[in-house]
Amino acid sequence: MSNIREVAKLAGVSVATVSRALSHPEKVSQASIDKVMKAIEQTNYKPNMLARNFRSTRSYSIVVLVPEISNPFFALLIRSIEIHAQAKGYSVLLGDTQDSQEREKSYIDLVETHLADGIIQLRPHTAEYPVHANPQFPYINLCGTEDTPGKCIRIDNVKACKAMVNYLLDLGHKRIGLITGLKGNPHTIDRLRGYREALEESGIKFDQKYIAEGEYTIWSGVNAADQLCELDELPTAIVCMNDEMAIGALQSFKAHGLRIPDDISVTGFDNIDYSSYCDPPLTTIAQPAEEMGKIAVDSLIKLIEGGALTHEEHVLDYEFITRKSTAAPSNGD
Amino acid sequence: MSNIREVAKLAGVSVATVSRALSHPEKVSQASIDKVMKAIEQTNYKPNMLARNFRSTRSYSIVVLVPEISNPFFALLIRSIEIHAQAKGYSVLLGDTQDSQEREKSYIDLVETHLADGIIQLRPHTAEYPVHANPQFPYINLCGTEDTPGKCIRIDNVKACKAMVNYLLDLGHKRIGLITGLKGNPHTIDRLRGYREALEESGIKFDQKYIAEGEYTIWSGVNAADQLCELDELPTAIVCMNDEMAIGALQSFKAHGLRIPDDISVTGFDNIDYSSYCDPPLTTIAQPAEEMGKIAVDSLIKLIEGGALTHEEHVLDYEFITRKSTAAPSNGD
DNA sequence: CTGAAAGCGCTTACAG
DNA sequence: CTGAAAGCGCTTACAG
Repeated sequence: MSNIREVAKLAGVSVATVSRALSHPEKVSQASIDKVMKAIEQTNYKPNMLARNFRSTRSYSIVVLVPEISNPFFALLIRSIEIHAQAKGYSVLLGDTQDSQEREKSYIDLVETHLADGIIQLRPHTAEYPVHANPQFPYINLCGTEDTPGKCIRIDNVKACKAMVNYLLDLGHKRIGLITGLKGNPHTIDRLRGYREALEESGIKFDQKYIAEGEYTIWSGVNAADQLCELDELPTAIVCMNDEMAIGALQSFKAHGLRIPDDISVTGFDNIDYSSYCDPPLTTIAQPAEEMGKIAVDSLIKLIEGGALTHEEHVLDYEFITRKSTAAPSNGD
Repeated sequence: MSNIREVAKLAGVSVATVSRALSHPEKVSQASIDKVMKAIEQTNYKPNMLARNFRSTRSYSIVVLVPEISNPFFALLIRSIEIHAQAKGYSVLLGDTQDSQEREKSYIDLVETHLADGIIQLRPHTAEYPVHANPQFPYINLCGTEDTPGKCIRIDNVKACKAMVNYLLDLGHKRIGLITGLKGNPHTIDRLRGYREALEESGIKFDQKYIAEGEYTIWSGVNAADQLCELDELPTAIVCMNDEMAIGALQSFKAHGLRIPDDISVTGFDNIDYSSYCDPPLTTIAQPAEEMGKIAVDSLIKLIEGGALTHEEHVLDYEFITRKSTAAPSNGD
């Protein structure tokens, strides 16, 4: 493998000129650039980026911390992050934490040992942010909540879930059930608040028996819906805190002989690909994943490069998507 | 930020001893190790891995090239790769190629510029393997075919698809349709071969009109199934080359008023999470994603570290999963 | 087991 | 615009 010295020798210039021709061509004469490029071609030179990064104490890579890469909504975010990071010359290190504090820690270490320049965390996180003890630490939170410390890019989950419940109330539903994610999860907290606020504002009493807890997976949606099916009087609509649980709920209700939306309306959250192909397709809330990923990358790079962020928090618009899983309650309700 | 020299000074040893205490403790006395560890704690020293990697000309990271991270089967593979890579001290750089030759090239560059030590490519690939011009290049192909050059880890797709068709033949089906992936894709080629061989061996003539082309996405499965629905005489069973297309096909057939499996049986491939929750759940083929990821990582690291692989090719067992989307054809067929 | 020293391949003030 | 030179923070033969 040839190095910068060989290129310099062949081109008849100094190594400094070769280095500058590659990294700061505006500081070099065209004649030198030509000589250098020719020599690079002849020697088939590839710069050793490990050396360059070491020298400039920058790894040009960022860590994406994700609790579970198989989650389709997270996959959308990751894709967006990867595209925009690459466009800006950064690589993406995948950090699938599997909800393990220890694994998370090992990825934070990557930044502290200079192997990564910063972190984007996808999961809304209530646990301590070891990361955040140091406000200088380049860290962006995607999908957090109002209370997430540090820079956070998200939609207004309270408002979105409230809009969903209001939509069902407007259709005429009175008994609206809720399948939540795990209690500690900030998405759960925000969306639950939206649910309660909507009911409250239309004078319907919050009833704990209409709430079932899941954990944002399909099978947990099945379980939660099974549980609701044991009520003496079923809700006429069920709001699910994500599409996966809604899909599980569809499955459960159908197994119990219920027709959707005739007997019971079901709603999701996230608008994953599959939500428009299940039976029936889901009424849901779409988060602007592509835009969220882009803003996260731009913000993180700004932090890394020492710039101050103009906005501490980005709250983006969501989109309300109506499909066939919802309808007015049938007569008698 | 403290560096190795400060630690050495505080510990009263040379920098060489500090370096060895961290990287090769077996070469250092316990007394020295203790002094070094104490000094590290006092100075809150974090080694600069960028320097270490540069010095040892190894990045300890590998690239995972994937055509589309949103594909749930690929997500399973990536998760497995990430877990096993991390366990061996390697980071995973995500390379979502979006089917762009140019993006792919830029990830191969990462290896040539020392920012990554090797590549695992998830996509079975027929295009030229620029990577593979050099047999020294640490490269592993996951999910390839018999013809994939280089080290390849996969199941026997011909055999698996043949088994699926034979299963339907055994149920009594005679007109078996096929929804394929894109023509060039090696999975498509292998699975098509399995389909043809099974028909041939039971004396059924291959009929092009029962074949519809998709591209491994849900919507393409909908389209392909819509197309098959225009036949004068429908097949009694449809084999789909992956679960997503099968899910799309379910949707289409139901929209056409067909009952599954009563009117038409549908089968998938891959056993993605959703395949057991759709309506009806899919009969499908499970690939051992966890094991495939592990072998890919182990093999790649062996290549990186200069070892020779004991097997050029790993062909793993698949699992045949029977669910409710298949049944014997109804009377009259 | 330990230390002094060379050097990995670049970048970047500095002086011209 | 260019070159000589110092140096980034480590690792690793080498000699003891």
